[in-house]
Order: sequence, then structure tokens, then C-alpha cells
Amino acid sequence: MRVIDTDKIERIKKEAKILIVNKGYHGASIAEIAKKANVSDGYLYRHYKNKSELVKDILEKQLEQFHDHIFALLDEKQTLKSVLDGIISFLFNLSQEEPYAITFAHMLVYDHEFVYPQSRHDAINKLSKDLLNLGIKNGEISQTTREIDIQLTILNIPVKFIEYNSKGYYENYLTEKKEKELLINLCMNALK
Amino acid sequence: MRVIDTDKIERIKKEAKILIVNKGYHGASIAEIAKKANVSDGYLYRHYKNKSELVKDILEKQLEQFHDHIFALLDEKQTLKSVLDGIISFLFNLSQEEPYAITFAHMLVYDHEFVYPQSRHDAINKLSKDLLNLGIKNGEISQTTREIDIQLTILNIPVKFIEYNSKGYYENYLTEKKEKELLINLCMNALK
Amino acid sequence: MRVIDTDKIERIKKEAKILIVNKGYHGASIAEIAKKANVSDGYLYRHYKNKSELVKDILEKQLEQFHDHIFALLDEKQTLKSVLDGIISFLFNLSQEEPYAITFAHMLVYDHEFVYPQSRHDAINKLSKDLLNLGIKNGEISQTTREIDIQLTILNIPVKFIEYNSKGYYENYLTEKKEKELLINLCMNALK
Amino acid sequence: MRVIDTDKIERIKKEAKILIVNKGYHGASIAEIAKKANVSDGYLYRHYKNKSELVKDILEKQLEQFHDHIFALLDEKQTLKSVLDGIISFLFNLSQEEPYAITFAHMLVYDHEFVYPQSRHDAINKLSKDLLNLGIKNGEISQTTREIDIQLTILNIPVKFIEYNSKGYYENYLTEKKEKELLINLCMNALK
DNA sequence: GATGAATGAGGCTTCATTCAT
DNA sequence: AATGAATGAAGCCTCATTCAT
Repeated sequence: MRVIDTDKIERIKKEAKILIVNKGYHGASIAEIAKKANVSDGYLYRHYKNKSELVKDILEKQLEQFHDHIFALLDEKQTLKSVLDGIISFLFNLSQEEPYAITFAHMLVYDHEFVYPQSRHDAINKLSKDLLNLGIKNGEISQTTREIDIQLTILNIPVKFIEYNSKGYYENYLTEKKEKELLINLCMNALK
Repeated sequence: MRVIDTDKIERIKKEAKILIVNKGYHGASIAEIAKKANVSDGYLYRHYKNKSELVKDILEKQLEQFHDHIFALLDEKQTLKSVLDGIISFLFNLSQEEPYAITFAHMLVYDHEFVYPQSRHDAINKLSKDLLNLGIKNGEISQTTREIDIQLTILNIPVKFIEYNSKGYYENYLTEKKEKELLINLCMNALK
Repeated sequence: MRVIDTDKIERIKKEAKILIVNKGYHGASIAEIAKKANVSDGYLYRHYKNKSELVKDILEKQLEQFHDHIFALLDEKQTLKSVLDGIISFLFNLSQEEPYAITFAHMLVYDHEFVYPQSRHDAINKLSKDLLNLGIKNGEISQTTREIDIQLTILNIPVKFIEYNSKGYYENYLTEKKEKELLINLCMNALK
Repeated sequence: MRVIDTDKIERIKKEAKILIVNKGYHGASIAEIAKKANVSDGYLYRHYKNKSELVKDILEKQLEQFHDHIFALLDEKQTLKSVLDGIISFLFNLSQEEPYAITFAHMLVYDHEFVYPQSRHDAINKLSKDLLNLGIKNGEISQTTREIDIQLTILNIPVKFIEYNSKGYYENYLTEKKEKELLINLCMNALK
């Protein structure tokens, strides 16, 4: 019973993401999401108050997963560079396993129709602070670096790169290893 | 014979931008745009085939203005750094004169529902190439820098900064002069 | 001055007929009619209260022309057959000179959206009576023939034939002379 | 799980017919049809793609019923006259059971806005052919009679009579039996 | 007299949401 | 617990009509 239910919700979430990426929030209708997820229209409303709540939940979980991964990296790794390496690896993997995940988050975060949840704000702020401190402590980045600089580089550039690439705007893709290395250098140099 | 009131169109464009920024493309209804612009619902359709064409036109003009300005800077200035300075100044000014303009473009460019016009693709490609060549010729950036790197830094970071700032995510705003200088350094360092 | 005006009205009437035949009453917009007639939208309203009045007027005039022609034939000819010949000739001519005229009238007369004008009712009633009397007086048709029979044959069949033909439903068109002769026989036989 | 209320569809069809007869295709709004049928506006769209499809469906079914009835009569009866008798009886019955049915079909078939479905064209052609052959084989009608003559009489005159009558244009209605007999004679004489 | 810019009521249609089953 | 039939508010758009010029 439970297993089946969990599956249904997962299917809904997955199809919602795909449809929203392809058609936008309003373009993705509950009817189509439900149909693709092989679930009844009404089912959705037993778990979410409405469409908006469903999408907000997906978005929040997605961001949470990203942020939690970075927190884990911060616990684990000794240098900012290696954390950045971990972040980029995470994003590359996610992009392959769930091709729509990053675009989905990227779209909604910048769509003012949606309110960025406070918990994620707080997480981003703590993350930037921790990343900044680690980099400065290790002398990897300039003493004058600010949190905003971390956000504009480490938390922004890799996502943007994947977006460009997945949309086909970037045509000279090298190996994954090489691209990662170049991205790391771009970000680390910026903060020197 | 009445004369076409060009002001009306301008009001429509302005209110459309504001509403789309606040509520997204679908959230901004024709009725509300018309009401805010103090124009009748049907007026819009005497100038645009439909809602989509209106928005596409606003978006395209907005991007064109930005790209043309960069082309002008490339003609005028001798160094990549001074061009970047011009780009950032342009964005800061625009952000003050039309607070919604940048967010508007930023939103729609990443909304997969809208197709990025080919003319703008071509412009971006030419721009990146020209900026890259200038920087390399002057020895301001590494010989190994690629077009994608230009896009990820010069054409991305300043826009993102303004976005963060206008959304109130950035709380330690210094003087405009100082912020510009820091942004220039961030980008130029990245490409060193 | 006057001449120009008459022309404008005539152009409007002509284009209205054509458009209504092709697109129906609601499908034919004032804007398109005015454009095709090379006249301003508003011009029309200096002569007709509204769209409905314009169309009613065209219809009434069209029917009047038809009815008046039959009255003239009744004055002129000695036999029902020769009057019928005249009716059919009139319809064939009209169909060639104004290909849309008959279809226009046929469409609107059976569209209950439009009220058939009383004057035309009266005309039709008088016509049927006169045609009936003539036929009986001459012994050309059965003594028991009724007005309704006249309407179902003489006033109906030729119009229907032209409609079928102009719509391309009738594929074995002989000569005009032969078709007329066959139509006359069909109607006269019916009433024998 | 609720069950589809097939009655609703029937009510919609019925009210659509009535309103279209009274106000024409465009004059009959979805809102009014739905209201009269005691159904929500949107309900219609769960069963028909749009207004046009609804009306096309009603029209096609109506014509099909008529044509199929004639085909059945052709199988059953031995003479053209008795088939004609059956046709007229069918039309009189239909006119009483569904007073708007015939006018509805008559209107739309001659409204160039609607395309007469190919299947009905084919049916009419086959019908005329069969009726013609039967009449000639039995020596009931002239050897020189053509399909078009069948259409102009047998398939046209009875419908027209009912139209005139239901619209109140015909004032001397005898008994149904007598009227049928007179109509049969009118048509059969025409083809002699 | 004539124009055509502008209006806004009203049409068709979609789709998030509800609720009887 | 789950379904999907049914709703109706709200969206986009058209077009007859008006009226300033």
C-alpha cells in the first residue's frame, strides 16, 4: 500500500518537473501531469492543497538536496577547491540522472511568481558564509572576497554552464573531466 | 481623424513588463495589463497579433538594446576591461531607470516556454567572439579563454549581481563605484 | 458628390454579399467589408443604423428585384409557361452577372436569425395567386393546383437548381437552353 | 466514481438545435446552450473539441438518420411512389417529434460556412441513383429523368413543404393524409 | 462629410479544483 | 483510499459600434 503510494507521488513529481520545464508552470496542466504519471486528477489533491503547493514542494526538495550535499562536502573536504569539485560533480551527475532537475529549479527560482522559501534563503546564506570562510582560512581566495562573490561564482557559474550546455548553446564540449577542470579554474581564479 | 496615441503602447509595454516580472507570463493577464496601462482590453490587439507577440517584441527590443550597446562599446573602447566597465555601467543605469527591465529579460530568456530569437543568438555569439578576441589581443585574459567563459562571466555575472541586489538578496551594498570595481575584478580575474 | 456616394454604397453592398456568402453573416466583419469596398469602417454607419440593417436592406432589395421582375412578366406574358421561362431566364442571368446574389438570398431567407420582411411575404402571396390564376385560366395546370404548389415548384425548383449547380453538386450540365427546357417541363408537369 | 450522464449530452444537442434554429450558428452561444441544457459551460468540451464539432456531429447524425431511412425504404418497398410515401411520412413524423430537426438541417446545409460532409454527399448521390433506377425500372417516371430531377423533387419538395408549414407561411393545411397525397402527386407528376 | 483609432461587451475555451461514488 | 465526471471562474481574443478630428 505505502509502497504504491510513494511511487505515485514520485511519478507525479517526476512528470511535473518534465512538463514544467517543457511548458512552463501554467502550461503544465494537472490533467496532463496526472495522465503521464498514470494517476487520477483528484489523487494529487489528497497530498497537496493545490498545484502551487505541489510545485513548491518539488522545488524546495530539489534545492534542499543540493544544499545538503554542499553541507556534507563542507564537512568532508579540506579545501574550497575540493568542495567546488564536489559541487560540480554533483551537478554533472544530477544533470545526467535527472536531465530536467537543474533547469526546473533554475526556471522557478527566477520566476517571481514563486516565492523562494525562507529555509532556502537561510541555507544559501549559511553556505556562502561557510564556503567563504573555508577559502579564506586556507588562503585559497583573496581575503577581501565577500559572500556575494561566492554566490556569483561557485553557486552560479557551474549551474549556468550546465544550462547552456543542456540547451545546446555550447557546442565545443570537451571531456567531462576537462570541462570540470576548466570550470574550477574559472571560479577559483575569479576569487583570487 | 484621431491620431495614434503612441504613449498608450509605451504604457502597455511598461505595465506588461512589471506584471510579468511580478506574476510571470501567464500570471499577467491582458485585462490587468490593459487596466494598469489605462487602455481598453482590445486596444492591444490593434498593434500586436496576440499576447505572445507583444511579449516577444518587448523582450527582443530589450535584448537588442543591450547587445547594440555592447557592440558600440567594442567599437569605441580599446580594452576588454573598459568594455566590461561600459557593460556594467549600462546595466546599473538601466536597472535604475527601468527597475524591471533586467529581471524581465532574465526571466523570459530562461523560460523554456519562450523561444529565444535567432537574431539574439547570433548577436550573443558574435559578441562573445569579439570580446574574446579583444581580451586576448590585449593580453588582458588567458590565451586559452573560450567564448563560453566570456558568456559565463562578463555576460552573466553582472546581470546576476543586479538581480540579487534588486531582489534584496544582497544586503551589504557599498557605493556604486565600489561595486562596479569589484565586479570588474571578479570577471577579469576569472579570465586571467 | 452624390455619384461618388452611390458608388460607395454599391461597393459596400457588393462586398457584403460576397463575404456573407463565403463566411456567413457573423463571419463577414464590417472591417473586412469596408476594406474590400475601399471605404472607412465608420462610413457605413452614416447610411445604416447597424450591420443588421445593412444586410436586411440588401436582402430586401434583392428579393424586390426578383418579385418585381415576375410581376412585370405577369403583365407582359400570356401563359404561365412563358412567365416561368422568364423567371428561369432571369435567374440564369442573375446568376451569371452576380454569382453571389442568389446564394445570398437563399442563405438569409432560411436563416431564422433574419426576419423575412412582411412586404416580401405579401409580394410572394400575391405572386403565387397571380401565377396560379394565370395557369388555371389558360388550362395549363390542374384546376386543383394551390398556391403552395406554385411556391414549391415554380418559385423553388429553379432557384434550387442554380444553387446545386453553382455549388458544383450537379455535374452533367448540358446547354443553358436545354437545362431551361428541362426545368420548365419539370415544373409544368408537376402542376398538371 | 460518478457515471457519465448521457442525458446531459442529449439535452445539449437538443438545446443547441433549438437555439441555432432561432438565432443561427453564431447567434447561439455556448453559454446560452449550456444554460438551457442545465449544464456547465465547460461540460461540452469534455465531449466535443469545440462548438463547431458539436454542431457538425448533430448535423451529420441528423442527415444520416434521414438517408438511412431512405435506404431502408428502398430495400423494403417495391415502387418509387411507396418509397416517396415513406420519405414524406418520415419527415412528417420527425417534424412532429422534433420540430426543429428539419429546419436545423435545412439551415446548416445551405450555410456555406459549414462544409457538407463527404459521406453525406456520397449518400445523396447513391440515393438519387437508386431512386431513379427504381422509378425507371417500374415505368413510374420518364426514361429521360435524371438524378438531379430526383433531387429537385423527391428530396427537396417535401422538406420545403414542411419548412413553409412550420414557419407558418402555409395557411390552408388540410389533413395530414391529404397533404401527403398531394405532395406525392406533385413529385410523381413532375417526373412523368 | 468622412475617417479610423479606440472601446468594451461578449464569445469560445481551458483547466484547477471539488465531490459523488 | 482513489477516481474522474463535472464545474465555473477566468483567460484570450474579436468585432460592431462610437466619436474626436
